[in-house]
Amino acid sequence: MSTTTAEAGLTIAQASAVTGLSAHTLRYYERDGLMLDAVDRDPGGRRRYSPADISWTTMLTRLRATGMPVSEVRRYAALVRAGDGNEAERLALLRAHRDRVRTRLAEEGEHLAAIEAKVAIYEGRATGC
Amino acid sequence: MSTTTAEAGLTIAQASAVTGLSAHTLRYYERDGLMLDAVDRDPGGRRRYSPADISWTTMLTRLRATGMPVSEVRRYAALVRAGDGNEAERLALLRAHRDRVRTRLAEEGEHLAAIEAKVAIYEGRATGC
DNA sequence: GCTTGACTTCGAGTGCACTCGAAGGTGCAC
DNA sequence: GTGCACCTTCGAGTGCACTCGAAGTCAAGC
Repeated sequence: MSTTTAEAGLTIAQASAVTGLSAHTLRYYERDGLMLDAVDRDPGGRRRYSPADISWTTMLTRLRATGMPVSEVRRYAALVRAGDGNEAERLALLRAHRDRVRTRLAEEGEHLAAIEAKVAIYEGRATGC
Repeated sequence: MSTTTAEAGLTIAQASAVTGLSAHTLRYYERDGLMLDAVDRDPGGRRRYSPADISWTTMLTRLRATGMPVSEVRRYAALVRAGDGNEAERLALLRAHRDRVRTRLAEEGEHLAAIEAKVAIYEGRATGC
């Protein structure tokens, strides 16, 4: 855990702490093509996460946390990796996901309201439905 | 599909249509103790879903759709089945679930906002972060 | 009375996303 | 120079929630 020399990037343990993903999961994501590129290695072959890696991982986590399947994240990563020229495709992918998330959150909000009503009943402050 | 006689309850196909759950899933839920009681059967041994079954299934669906594990729904169903005297326990269970859902929806809302910002960038209307 | 189609039970199979274990390498602390 | 924590790869295992297939039953229609 030396923070000597001029910052060569985070170890997998540090990246794990920052992203909230387990080291196993970070390796799994890289292996499965979810990272933009292979993460840099130090002279000993160990992963060093650059700020760019971390910020991509943050976005990746947001996509996963909102229910985007790993396979679709992989597709999105491939588009970004391919570079300029496919922005329309990326946009379409993100818009479709956004719409799905919006819909689901709205539905879950309704379910939550029904559950809160149930809680209110059990609390004795039945609000006449 | 006879709607003759004075309504003996819905067939599994009708219950499936109403609840949005597959017939397979409805049977699975019953088998796994997620229903309050075994669903009534007609003289031929086929399931007949009563209004009470349907309304419980609706609640069950809300709990599942908001991420409550099957095992916890089973526990909740067991409490309701046991009858009066455990309202405090039911309330605690529902409150805990409600809190988890609220937290998750808030987080997902943040993720959604970040995704929307990304979409905005791709749409060319970059809003300065 | 025979076909048709939806139903029954049971147990096994599937898909997803991790999660873990084994076997071995590396480098700092003492 | 040896112990130790932490890393590496690889492939296999896990947990969850369905989902399906097989083999058989039943009621209605022709």
